[in-house]
Amino acid sequence: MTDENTQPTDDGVDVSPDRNFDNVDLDDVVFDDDEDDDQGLFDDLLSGEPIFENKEVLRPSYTPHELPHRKDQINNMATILVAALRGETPSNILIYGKTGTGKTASAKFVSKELESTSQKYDVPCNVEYINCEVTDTQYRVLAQLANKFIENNQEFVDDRLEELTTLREGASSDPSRLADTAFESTEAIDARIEELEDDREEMESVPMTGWPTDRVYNTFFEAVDYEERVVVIMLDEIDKLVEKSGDDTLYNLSRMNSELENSRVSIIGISNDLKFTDFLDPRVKSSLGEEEIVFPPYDANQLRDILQHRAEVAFKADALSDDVIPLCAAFAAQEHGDARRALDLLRTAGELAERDQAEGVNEKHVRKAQEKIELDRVVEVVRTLPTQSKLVLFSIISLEKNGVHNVNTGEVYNIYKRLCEEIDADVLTQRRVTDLISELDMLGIVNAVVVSKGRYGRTKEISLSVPIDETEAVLMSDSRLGDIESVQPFVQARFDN
DNA sequence: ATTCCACAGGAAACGCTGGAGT
DNA sequence: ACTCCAGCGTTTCCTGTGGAAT
Repeated sequence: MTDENTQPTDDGVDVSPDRNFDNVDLDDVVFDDDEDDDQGLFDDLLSGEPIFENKEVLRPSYTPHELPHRKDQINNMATILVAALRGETPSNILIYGKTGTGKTASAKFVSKELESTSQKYDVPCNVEYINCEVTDTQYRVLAQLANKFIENNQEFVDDRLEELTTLREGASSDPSRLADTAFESTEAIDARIEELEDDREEMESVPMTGWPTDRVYNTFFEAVDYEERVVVIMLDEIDKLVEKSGDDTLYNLSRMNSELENSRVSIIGISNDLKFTDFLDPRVKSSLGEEEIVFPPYDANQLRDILQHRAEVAFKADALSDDVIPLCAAFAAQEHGDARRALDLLRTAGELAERDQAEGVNEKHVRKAQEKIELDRVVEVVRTLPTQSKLVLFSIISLEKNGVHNVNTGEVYNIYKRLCEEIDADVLTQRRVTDLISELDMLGIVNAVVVSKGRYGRTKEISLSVPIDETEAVLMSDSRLGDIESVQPFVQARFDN
């Protein structure tokens, strides 16, 4: 155990008057067969008053029961989908909205309601959700759908078989029971059972790879058409699917209705990109976009409501000081009204407060959380940069570290060239490096402005807009950049010229 | 007013990869 | 197994340009 762990014992003394019995109990258990003065690794963290009541509700994966400020959109969807409960085909729906505007949450909410209502009234209706960012090819989408329905049908058949078997047993001892069934004889039941068993056997699930696409399509088609029902297919991030594998999938799905005999399908597409339909075949476009619902970004007030709702469940009473929620809302509203971001901010602020063993979350924690999230983002972006971009960025950092501010393209390129030779990487042309710098600019890692220096030409003035040491650390952790000895000689050379 | 620096950034073409069609 | 094609990162070649210096 390090000093850091034993040191907070006086902290423990400070806190102890507030401790409730739960904590005391817990401590006793933990220390049961341990020396009393040695604080365990988790004890400090457990000993403080917990701030969270239920952290899960702040995670993006959580679907709330109530979506404030989305009543219109939800009602709209419900009005369209209610057709499914009448056994009719609902219009296809396209949902637009930027990230964190509640599209997915609303759609999932509606579909859950739809499914439960359909069970209540015994109307066969299924909703299948597919995230196209994960399932991003036609094959995978169809395979996933096919397997879902095959599974579904197997259950359906199993149920029927069970019913029939009991009926068969009953009928063999007492034939009069057949009177009010569809069967005239035990033989008829046997025939039906056999038929179903054959069906059951044919329901072979689709492998994740290997089949021709049309075979997968046919399997899916038959699986859907096996029983009478309305099927709603929800395609989240549908723009990703179109981007990666074209509109064939959507075309196939949207024309299915004309060939299905027993069932009906309806598609709900969810998209971040408002103009992704531009790339679609006009036929697909018109059939898919029968109904369009737009989710506008939340404003600061709406975000505040949302946070308030969730905070009540997520945090212990009085764990938040008054300015926390408005501040989170304000920060997130600046970022295009992204509710996910707002919740993230609130959760991170809570976690930071917890780590500090503070009694509650205050404004300071929110600001720290904002910084942390931003840093995490930068670290992630920098870490996943291509090697060449990393080299360019590294050149900029080296210059900046040596006190050169507002670097220009030529200087960066010189350092970059030497770096490439050092680690034996391909040297790109200056033209290309110019573009890489512009990309870094767009990612918000550097700030590049074109300025004219009169006689001394026209160039980009580049300055770093992220914390220098952290960024450098991330770059150095790259296996290829790791073995750069020192940048000093390169930068020094610049002054010699 | 003219010159001229040190690039910006457009256009086209090239080489490579990986998927679709045959 | 084969070709064909599209998309991407890149190179080559190029024209354009704001303003200090002349």
